[in-house]
Amino acid sequence: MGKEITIYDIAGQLQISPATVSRALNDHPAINVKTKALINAKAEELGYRSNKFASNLRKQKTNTIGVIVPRLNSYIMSTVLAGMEKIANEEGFNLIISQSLESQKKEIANTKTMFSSRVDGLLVSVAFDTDSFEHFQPFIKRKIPLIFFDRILENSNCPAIVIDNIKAGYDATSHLIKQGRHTILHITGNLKRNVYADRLKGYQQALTEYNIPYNQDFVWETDLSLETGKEVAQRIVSLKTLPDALFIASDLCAVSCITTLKELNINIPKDISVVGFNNDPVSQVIAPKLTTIHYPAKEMGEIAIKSMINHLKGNLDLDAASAITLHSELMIRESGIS
Amino acid sequence: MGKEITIYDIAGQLQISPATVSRALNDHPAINVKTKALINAKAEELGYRSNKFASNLRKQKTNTIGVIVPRLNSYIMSTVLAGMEKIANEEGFNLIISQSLESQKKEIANTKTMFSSRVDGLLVSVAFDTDSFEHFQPFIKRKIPLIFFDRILENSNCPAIVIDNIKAGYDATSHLIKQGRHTILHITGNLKRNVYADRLKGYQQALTEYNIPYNQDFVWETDLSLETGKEVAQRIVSLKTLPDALFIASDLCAVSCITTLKELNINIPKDISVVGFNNDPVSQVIAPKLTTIHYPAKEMGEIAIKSMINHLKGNLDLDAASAITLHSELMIRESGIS
DNA sequence: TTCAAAAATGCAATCGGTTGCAAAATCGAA
DNA sequence: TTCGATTTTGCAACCGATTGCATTTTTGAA
Repeated sequence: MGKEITIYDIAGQLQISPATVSRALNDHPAINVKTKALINAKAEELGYRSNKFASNLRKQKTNTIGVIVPRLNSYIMSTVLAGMEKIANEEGFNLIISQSLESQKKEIANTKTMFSSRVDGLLVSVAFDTDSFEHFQPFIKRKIPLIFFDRILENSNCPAIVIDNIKAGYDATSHLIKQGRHTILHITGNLKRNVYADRLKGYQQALTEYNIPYNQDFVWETDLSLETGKEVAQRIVSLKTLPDALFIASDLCAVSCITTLKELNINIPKDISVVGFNNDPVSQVIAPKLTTIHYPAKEMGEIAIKSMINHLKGNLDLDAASAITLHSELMIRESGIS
Repeated sequence: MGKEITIYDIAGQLQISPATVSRALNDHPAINVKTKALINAKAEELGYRSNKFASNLRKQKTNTIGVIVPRLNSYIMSTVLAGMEKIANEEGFNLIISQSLESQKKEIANTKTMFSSRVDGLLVSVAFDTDSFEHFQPFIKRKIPLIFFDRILENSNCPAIVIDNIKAGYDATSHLIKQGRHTILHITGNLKRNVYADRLKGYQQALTEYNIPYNQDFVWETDLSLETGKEVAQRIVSLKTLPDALFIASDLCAVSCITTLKELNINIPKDISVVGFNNDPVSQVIAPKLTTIHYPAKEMGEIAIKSMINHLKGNLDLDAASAITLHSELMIRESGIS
């Protein structure tokens, strides 16, 4: 009943040296093809499985990539992770995934764990409140590749994979303006984070371009949760004058807001047009269907992990690919049309 | 610049043996308190981090738990995983997550990877088409704990964490019946899988209880996707006589179906009542709000991983907890009320 | 047949902790 | 002060694969 087979067992039975067995199993060119066949057959027969710890210990590599995300269970993040896992799996890498739950403190703890787990590389999308780069320094010092995606740390001088948030914000806003809307409320997340700051920039750019004055009171910084969507709706109807459009930086929040507004007898999009963000499946099943920005989440995951793996394999210098910006796209549906 | 510190470095500087250092760092009782303090201080000073491979190699443990799920990016699964990650993280375990993408073939490959990665334990929710236990045998043989959750392999004789799918199916169906509905269409997934087979059983039980004849044509086996929701709606309106209720085993599919039905001028819930499954956030933002079964996904993740960890720590015998059934709950909202 | 070049294989050290057992140091009672 | 009991510490052998270098075997041209 199952004591492990090692290369020594194979070597012993075949009367050859463990070194040859090791090389054969790794398809080393200096080993005779017949010998390789023999060894592989015997390994198969004995049910050999390589001991990764011995191998890692010797090679000082883990074949494991760490991923830290704010949360696992959002449509965007789980889709990004799905993309990452698919490629990593195909390329023979393992993924260790952990979530910061939007807390810098937990992010720091996770970073330490990743570090002492000796991941070969680390992919990070930072928490809402992360404002320090300190906890990533050990990776820099040991030259362990570090790539940010989606929510990045801009002053970090690390490679980053992002979408064109400014353009996305611009597209969303100018679409609303073209529909004849002028008082556009922008509901967004923590403006410390690039994703929200940039969307705001795009929003401002569009206003400027169409000579609409920017009003700071029209930008609401929230946590973009479902509950927030409800509260926003209630707060909107209590305003002296209703806005005629909303640009909300998350579909789920937007949808929750729309639902509540409808309950409060506001007609969407007639009274208030809405544009969301992410192209969450929910955007297609709500009435009216939500105009939104398509977020290429799967592609982002794939590209991020590919960059990492290419770098680890020495195929690609990370600095050369220092900032990859993916294209997002406005999906025009009913909610944004007057 | 960064060559690794080992216990030998610490031992050298302190003029003591590496064995003592190792024991001190692991808080071994035989080591003098003062010595421990000395060693810990020095370790801190030098920026020592333990080499897990050396440790794993010697201890034959990895502190890593493998998880295989059909897909990462569904509401239920990402929530289950979020629960697992949280606990694992707190307990100092790493999670290696991979997805089978509903293919037994990929599931087998992932199982092999997990096996050769030498995970300490494996948590699995099987793919749509998995019909063999073969690929899990290596785990059984080596006595590596294996726990199934949600989608389980019933003849496997392995511990399993599930919800009471039969009761859930019963609750959903009898609720519809109590609303005066009699021709209840059941849209479900692959009936090979316990989750769908059991919900069907519950559906049948409810019919029987209320003396409604069971009609096999009223059970549609699908992939429960968004597209399927649309198709189902179209197929329904083309029926000679409309059903007066739907019990759909996934909220996302249900919501997509409702949306399409509404476009086809069917009134929900007046013409057709609908009950979904999962209590996906989307169920609260659609109009009408979806009556559904709350799925305790986070709890399931937490309990599954806790069982595993307890077992690994020797606190709990797995067989003793051989089948944990979590309670699900009918969430009555608008769509199921006539 | 001979011998240098090329191909294939083996030796032995190494990666960094862990742990059974032996040895040393300390303690305490007589 | 002495000596057995108790605490602490050290020795050295692992865990299993990898790899630089040396050695052996094979190949093929002279």
